[in-house]
Amino acid sequence: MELRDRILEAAAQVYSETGFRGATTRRIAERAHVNEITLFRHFGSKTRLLHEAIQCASSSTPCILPAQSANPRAELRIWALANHREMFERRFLIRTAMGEMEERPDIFPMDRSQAVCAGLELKAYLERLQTEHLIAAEIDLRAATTMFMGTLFADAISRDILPSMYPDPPEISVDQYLDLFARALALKEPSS
Amino acid sequence: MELRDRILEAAAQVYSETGFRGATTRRIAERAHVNEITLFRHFGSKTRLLHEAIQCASSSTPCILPAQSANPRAELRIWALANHREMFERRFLIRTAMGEMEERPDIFPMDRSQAVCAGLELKAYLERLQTEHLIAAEIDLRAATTMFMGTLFADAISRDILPSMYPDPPEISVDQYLDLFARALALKEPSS
DNA sequence: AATGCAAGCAAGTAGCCACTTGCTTGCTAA
DNA sequence: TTAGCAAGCAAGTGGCTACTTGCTTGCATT
Repeated sequence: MELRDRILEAAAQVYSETGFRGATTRRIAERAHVNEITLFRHFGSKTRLLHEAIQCASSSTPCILPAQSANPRAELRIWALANHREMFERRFLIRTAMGEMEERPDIFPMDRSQAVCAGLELKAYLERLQTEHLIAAEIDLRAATTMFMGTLFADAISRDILPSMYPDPPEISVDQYLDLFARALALKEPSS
Repeated sequence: MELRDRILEAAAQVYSETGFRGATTRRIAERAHVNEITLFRHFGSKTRLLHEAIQCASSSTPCILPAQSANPRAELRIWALANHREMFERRFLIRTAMGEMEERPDIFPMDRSQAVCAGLELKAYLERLQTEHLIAAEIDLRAATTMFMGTLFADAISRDILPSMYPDPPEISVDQYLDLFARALALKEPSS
């Protein structure tokens, strides 16, 4: 089904740009090069179409941190870059959905969002490192996780809006964040 | 002029809740307990009204870090809490305005926003500490500033949406962030 | 060749939108 | 007492909205 996917993609795009109210069926149909009526025949209503489109557009295959950590710093770097990239690519959708969270809390499943799942995974990974004494025992890993995820999240959704605050490309910024993060955690490399 | 301020406040509220398109003149008038026509007589058009309302609602008196730092940790704590509080109280406006940044970039002056100004001030403060050798010389203060502001910002605009990620009250969370931040900077207290 | 289905087109419905006009009410200052 | 002004009220305008109906076109299968 090529047409159905084209509609869903167009709907997600238009929603990301203009929000629920701005995403008129006419605009979506134009973007998908499809007759407006086709939308209703396929999805019944604008609400159902947008729900499905957003669900599709926000689903992703998470980047997984390894269970056995050989090189924490390098592993964290790959993971952080992948997660930053995911969020950055979806920044329009994330910003719009967050702005409409009060009015339409159900349209974007925030509880199982990229950021939350990634945060849980990072925390589990850091806890493993802590039991291996590669991270100082007195560190509060929940706060550390929240801090690092918050840094990545803020970067991903703000860097195109505030270029003066984010002059470096993501690869360099993420490296800098990791430098500071490793210092905060007193992160050691495994001695194996 | 009590009436004018009442209209501006109502407009900012309705905008924060429903965005530009959702902030209809009828809803604003109802919220302000004012006839719809009064809006047009005072502000000419919906666009001009919302512009002025958002400008008013986003203006604030910044909390200033001292030029002479006696107790950096305590000073940073007060400053971070004040800034977090400012952003948290405006979270609805910030989220809505960010979501509409693509469509209406001029409605919210992001360049001179709370977060950006605060970031510049924090950086200047940290640079002073670095020249006094209270912060390790090899630290990249721009990255550190971006990281800390990103943490505060993400906390302020996400904590009501993701309660599972932010179980502690702001006072405790900010303390934890500062613990980690001080470790990352290798922050020393002045010896005097 | 006949059938059925997916999609397009034209037209229309009821409702909300920003904004306007004409007129009335009530307060305040000369 | 009068003049002027700020605000309310009633009604309406043209435009956009989601969504519907009736009909036609074109392609694929039988």
